[in-house]
Amino acid sequence: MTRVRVRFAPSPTGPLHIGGVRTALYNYFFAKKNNGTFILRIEDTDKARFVEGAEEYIMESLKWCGIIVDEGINEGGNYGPYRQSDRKAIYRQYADMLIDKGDAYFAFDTPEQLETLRSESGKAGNTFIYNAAVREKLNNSVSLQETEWKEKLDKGEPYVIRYKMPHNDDIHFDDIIRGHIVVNTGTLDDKVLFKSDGMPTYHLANIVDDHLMEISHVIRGEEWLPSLPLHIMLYRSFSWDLPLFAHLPLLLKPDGKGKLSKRDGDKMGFPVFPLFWPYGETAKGYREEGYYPDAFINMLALLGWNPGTEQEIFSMDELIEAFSIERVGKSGSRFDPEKAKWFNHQYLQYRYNNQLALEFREFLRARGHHVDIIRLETLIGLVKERVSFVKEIWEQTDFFFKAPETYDQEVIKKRWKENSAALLRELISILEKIDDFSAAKTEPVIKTWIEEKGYNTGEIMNVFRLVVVGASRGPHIFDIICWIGKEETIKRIGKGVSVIGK
RNA sequence: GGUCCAUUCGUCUAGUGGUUAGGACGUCAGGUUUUCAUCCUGUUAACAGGGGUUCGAUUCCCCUAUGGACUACCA
Repeated sequence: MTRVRVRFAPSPTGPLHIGGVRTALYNYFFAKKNNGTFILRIEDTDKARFVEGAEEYIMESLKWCGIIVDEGINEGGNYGPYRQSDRKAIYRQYADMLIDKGDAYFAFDTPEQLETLRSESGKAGNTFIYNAAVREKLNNSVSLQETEWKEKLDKGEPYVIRYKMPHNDDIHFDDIIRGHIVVNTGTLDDKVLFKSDGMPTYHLANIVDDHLMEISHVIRGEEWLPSLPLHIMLYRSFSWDLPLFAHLPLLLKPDGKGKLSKRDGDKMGFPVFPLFWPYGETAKGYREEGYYPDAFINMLALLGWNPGTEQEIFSMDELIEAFSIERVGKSGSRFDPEKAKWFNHQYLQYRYNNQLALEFREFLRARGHHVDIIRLETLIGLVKERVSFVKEIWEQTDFFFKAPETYDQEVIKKRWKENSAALLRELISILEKIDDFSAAKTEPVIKTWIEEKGYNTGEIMNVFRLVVVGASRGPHIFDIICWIGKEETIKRIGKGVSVIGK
């Protein structure tokens, strides 16, 4: 087998969609699995759609995901430059080669003329196709006399270079995921290869670069499948060896129809991009929402691919080891934000408490709380399993940091009895006598007291929790009072009695 | 409209010419937790439809339906 060289070739037209991240991921898995090279090539041949910051966003996204680029703009390599706008000088000669060979031609039709043609065909119920059937009637170097079109060229009249698609050829080709496909060239059009602004289109630049960069496998999104016949024709015209192709199915909306879009995320409250996008119309990112990169890529990797086993949690190395492109599914995968959360929950459970304490301390700092790291570690241990994100720890522990200001009315109605205030006052006097406030100490003392007095456990424990927490939630009550301490506990009981007891 | 592609529980999917069609997320129920959540156990639920081929099709073929992509001097 030849050397495996794959590329991820995004366009810097905005933030990188998670579908794009998945394409990058599969390319990366494939490269690493086969001791190959992963190349990042920026396809910025369309000046009009270029967006400032997008290129950096792409690189930062890959980095966050743990995808290591072997060759690229920052990494260098022997096949550069890796940005197509920096390769501008390369493409023209290949377009000329095609013209010399008779496989491409100059076309002088203006965009306005083509637009008119298209709308006229549309009105007649047809679709205008620039191909062998109409080529000779249009304004190009096929229909015009040589002296005529050369004169236009000399005068500097704007032109594009189009591929001369044969009018009736069956093109057979294979896709690793789709299998064998046959397309007749009669249904294809004379695609523009070289634009009037001096830049190549995707089709030309892509084929030339893949060849020059010795790409062995083209792994890209399904949206490229329809243009694969053209690409095959191009390889043939150049007499170049074909790489192998694999077209990945798309990511679909969680509900309804169609492919996943930013709107779905906005509507349903989940991110569609790996990182926060700060320019123009801003977009949420998985990183900022609190997802761990390894959970994120694990989730993404299993959307449209699976190893055939029942294992679901994979490290990057395990994914690389298990990956095979043949096991990528044929149909689009609907994105499920719930499952994404589940993955993060799993990864958070695997994390060490001291690590989580560090992460949570950053969160608290931003809110003005400064807590000892050891105490935080204890706190994490109490609530870890109930959360999926570090930021959720706060929702589970706010009452550790501040006494309740309100008390859940439902709980009061259900649990607060005539004698509750008296019982809690008695509880205060018991607690005051305990110096060691560990749960191991307070719990038996209080339980013994309840037992000896013949009280109802539920009646006491529920209101105890109510005055300490303010609601019917949270970890073991004795763990809570241990953490907040004797003084604070007694204070809260006293306050609760006076507020609720009226 | 045309071209190409796809179709197993609500979702991600495994799987085979003869299986009780398996797992995960979700849902629901029970248990644990004297709270809530977690957790555990169980439940739920699928081969798009119609024709073939075959002793037998979810599996192979055809048609239909549905969905998707593409149909630019965008990628």
